[in-house]
Order: sequence, then C-alpha cells, then structure tokens
Amino acid sequence: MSQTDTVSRILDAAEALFAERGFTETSLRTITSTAGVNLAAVNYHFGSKKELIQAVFERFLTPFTEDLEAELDRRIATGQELHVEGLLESLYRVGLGGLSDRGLDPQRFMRLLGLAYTQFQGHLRRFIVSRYGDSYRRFAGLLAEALPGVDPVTFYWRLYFMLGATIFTLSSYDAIEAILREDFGAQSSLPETLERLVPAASAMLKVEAI
Amino acid sequence: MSQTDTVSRILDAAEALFAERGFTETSLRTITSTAGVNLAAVNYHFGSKKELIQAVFERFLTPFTEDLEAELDRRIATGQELHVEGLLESLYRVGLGGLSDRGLDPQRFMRLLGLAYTQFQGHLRRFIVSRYGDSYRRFAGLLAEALPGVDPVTFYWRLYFMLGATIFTLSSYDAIEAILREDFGAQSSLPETLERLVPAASAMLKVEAI
DNA sequence: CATCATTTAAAACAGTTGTTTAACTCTGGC
DNA sequence: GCCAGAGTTAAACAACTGTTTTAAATGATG
Repeated sequence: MSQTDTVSRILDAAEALFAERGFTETSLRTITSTAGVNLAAVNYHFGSKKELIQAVFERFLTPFTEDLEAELDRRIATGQELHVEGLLESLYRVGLGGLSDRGLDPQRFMRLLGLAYTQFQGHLRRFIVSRYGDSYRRFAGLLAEALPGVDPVTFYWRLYFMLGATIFTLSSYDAIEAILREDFGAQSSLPETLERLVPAASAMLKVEAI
Repeated sequence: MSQTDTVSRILDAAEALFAERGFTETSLRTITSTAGVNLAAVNYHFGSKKELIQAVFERFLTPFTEDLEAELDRRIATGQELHVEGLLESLYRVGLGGLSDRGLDPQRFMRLLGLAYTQFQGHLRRFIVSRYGDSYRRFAGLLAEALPGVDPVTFYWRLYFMLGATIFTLSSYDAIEAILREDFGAQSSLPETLERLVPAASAMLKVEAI
C-alpha cells in the first residue's frame, strides 16, 4: 500500500458505510477491514471515531461551500438579479455538479447531510455550524432579500420547510425512486427531481397567504 | 408495582428515550431502569428490542390512523369539498389534537416518525408499511384527487417534499424554535407552525409551472 | 546510512450490548 | 390450602464496542 493513502482509504470506506448504515451502526472494525487497513490506523490518524466522522464531513462540505460561495460571487459580479429560483438552482447545481466533478457521489452527500441533522451526534452539529455557518447565513440572507414581502420569522420557518423537503427527499432518493418506478414504470433521475424541487420549493417560499 | 402495568411502564420509558436519543443509542438497561422494572422484563413481554420498537410505534400509530380515517369519513359524510388545505388541516389536526387527547406528546410523535424514516431499521419501515399502508394510500389518493392538474409522478414527488418539510421541521421543532427565539425574540407555538405549514405545503403541491 | 514518521500485527483493555437462564415470588382458580 | 402458571429477579452469557499498547516492519527524507 502506497503509504499515505491510508487516510483517504479510511475516509472513503467510512463515507460509504456511514451513508449506508449510520454512525453508531458502523464499527471501526468494519471501516478498517473495508478499507483494507489496520484497526489502529483510525485512532492513529484521526484520534477518535468522533473526529473521523467530522473529517468525513469536512472533506465534502469544504469544497461544497467553496463552490457555493464562488457561484454566488459569480452571480453577483455579473449583475444577475438574485431571484428565488436562481438561488435554489445555484444551490442544487453546486450540490450536484461541483461535487461529482470531484468524484464525490451527490446522493451519498445528501444522505450524510440528512444524518447530520437527524442522528444524535451533538458534536457534529456543533462542528458544522462553527465551520460552515457563515456560508449558510450568507445564502439565507440573499434568499431573504429575494423575498421582500415575507416577514423574517415566517421566512425562517419556510427556509426549514425547504431544507426538510430537500434533505428528506434526496437522502431517501433511492427508496422513493424505486417506489415510483414500481408504481408508474416511470423512472426519474436526480437532476429531474431537482428540476421538480426548484419550482415547488420556490412556490412554498413565496406564498402570499398568511 | 401493580403487576401488569409493567408493559406500559416500559413503553412509556422507551417512547421518551427513543424520541430523545434514537434506537441504537438507547439501551435496554436505560429503558428498564427508567421504567423501574427488571432488565429481563423487555424480553419477557416483547420478545426482543426490535419488537419493543414496533410496539412503541403501534401504540401511537394505531390511534392516529384510526382518528385520521374517522376524520376523513366525517369530511366525506358531511359532503365537504376535499380541497388541499382542508386535507392537510385534517392531517395536522389529528396529529396534534387527537394524540394529545390521549395523553401522547405530539412532538414526540413527530420525532419518532422522523426516526422511522431516517434511522436504519429495515424491520420498522416494513412493519409500518404493512400495518398502516392502506390509510396512507387513502389519504394520498384523496390529496391526488384534489390536485387534478398535476401528473401522477410529479404529485408523488411533491407528496414526499411535503412529508419531508413536515417531518423534518416538526421533529427538530425544539431546536428550530430555540434558534428563532434567540434571533428574533419571537416565540412560536406548534399550532402556529402548523398554520404556517398548511399554506406553504399547499402552495408547493399546487404549483402550475413544470 | 541513519532517522523518523508511518504502517502493520496481535493482543489486551475495560465497557457495553441484547439475550438467556434458573431460581424465586406472587396470585387466581380448583 | 395448594398448586400451576404468570411475573419478577439477579446473575451470567457471549459478542461486540472504541481505544490503547506492545512490537516489529516498512518506507521515504535528510
């Protein structure tokens, strides 16, 4: 084994197994044997399982937020109007394209993001907020500006509605797609689903009624 | 201890602890010591931890679906038009009111429902689908009828968008509410949040654009 | 060539997990 | 009054968890 790719082999295996089964359901022994490395390597390189979990998230969240920031900069620089649909498209395009360019599976990315919210790992939520909170707040701010009629509290609730619809749906994408394929024979792709999500989420954010 | 309330004491403790920490993160020893019963009682009365998890869900999903069916029957019997907002209101009213009448915490109910979808317990999903799938399909069918313009595949994706927005938001209700209270000083109640969710989810289901 | 970080191996660590056992207590029906 | 059976108890089971330690081997860098 060529020395230092041990770290990335562990990250690869951990990422796949976490997305598939969750954190507590995945043991270090499963990870290391999948990665073909020694059990002690995880504690040697990462310190603990907690820090391994954080490292997995860091590896895909850092390029994701960087790409998103760049995309927002680009949109602002070219003087494009920042309407709701455009912002959501930016978000989804980065999540879909930017990551797969780097060889990362966007679906796995969504499953992990869903886990970060629903599994009970306090340290993970704290880690993500402290590391990527600024980018999140920037995006939320731009979205709020694009919705001048909506009062702040209502806006934030709807932002969470949107996050819920996105994360929930995409992290169970395979299961939902399988059901629809069985019932309607129609198979849909991930980009197609995002194309359905943009107008739906936009409509939800924009409603006039109380 | 008055003999046979051991079963319900276990269910009470398990329900609260599962909602708080998740399934794998909650040990039988924590459950039994919280309930004040012997460790072996779980295996004696329920057979296994899996079956205990299912029993917890059965205890609140059975009254919930019965109430929902009754509410739908009532709406149809009184000849009310079944529009989208009304159906969602029925769903949320039953989830909120019907359960708390029975002394069950609606938020806990939502957290557990979220867990059922996101935790990796294949047996749970199978159990719920086989037991409550008919009620689910009936509700989905009525909702589809109220949306004649929307093609079936798009409808089902949007149904999952709505489920995601609902389950995700309400299962993290406490956390989100705390953030909004800190940032805006405005505190919102669960009924208020559902009042925001009805028009938002309706708008999402009804959009005209592709 | 020596050095030092990296990797492997194997073992042990101390906990925790779900489950099972066998003995015990209690109670309702004969 | 007694006894079968349901209910409870403490103890032990075997398996697994994350982590640490020992040791030896490997490889790149200076």
